[in-house]
Amino acid sequence: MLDKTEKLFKIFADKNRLRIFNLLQQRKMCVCEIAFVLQVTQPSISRHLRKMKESGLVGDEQDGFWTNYFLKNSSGENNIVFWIKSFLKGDNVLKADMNRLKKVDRTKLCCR
Amino acid sequence: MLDKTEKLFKIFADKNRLRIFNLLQQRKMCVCEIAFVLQVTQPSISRHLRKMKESGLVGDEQDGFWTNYFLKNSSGENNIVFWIKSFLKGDNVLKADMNRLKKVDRTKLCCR
DNA sequence: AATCTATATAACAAATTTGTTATGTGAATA
DNA sequence: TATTCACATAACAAATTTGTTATATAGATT
Repeated sequence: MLDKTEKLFKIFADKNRLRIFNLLQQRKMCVCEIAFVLQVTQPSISRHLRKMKESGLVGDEQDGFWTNYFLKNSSGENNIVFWIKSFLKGDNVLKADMNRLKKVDRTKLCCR
Repeated sequence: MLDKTEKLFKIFADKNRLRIFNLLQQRKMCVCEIAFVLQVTQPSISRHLRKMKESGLVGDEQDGFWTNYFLKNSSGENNIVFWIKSFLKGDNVLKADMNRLKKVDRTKLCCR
């Protein structure tokens, strides 16, 4: 439990992962959409997502060209997820992310 | 809030700080007691405690030779503190710490 | 005042983490 | 089947973190 708790906290102990966590609460997203919103390179997002997946926080599914990532309704960690949501409420960086999220069109991103 | 959340999670994203957090729920403790229980050097414990103090999680007070560290009843983070307690419940490392805690006598530790 | 003693801090090495660029891979399309 | 596209992974540098040993400091004690 000590190891598990440490790992779980490490997942959330990173600004960009918190931002990803925040985005995925709105809807499923593919890697390039997240990279666009966060203004970070795609490989960086990929690695964050892999960590989040390994920890059981997110899942992924194929969707044609894209891989959708989504939040999993984990059982034990539900409480903390709820807590984080309330704690992050009102943050300006996250607000800006949400605005950029609205403008995202995955068919027009990436290698185009 | 994003920065603050990241920092708070970093505090708990370390095994030894989780162990210290667990110990301080029992009672105030001085540095050398904690170092003894965790079997880690005193400077290492000192730095962990400084971080925990900077984050507002613990406070300290002078007590003769010793400096007592204690958990502060922080306002906003109360919920997460409660959550962590329940999540760590039953861990074996922490149990062993508790046993060692019982045997600690600060007047017989350190430079003797 | 001189000396202890618990703790803080400095200095350093090892390990971990994060971002980047470059490149591989596998599914979808033409 | 050849190509394209989103994503994964490798390789690397920079930054951060953690533990250690050595040393400084400040409050007690003599």
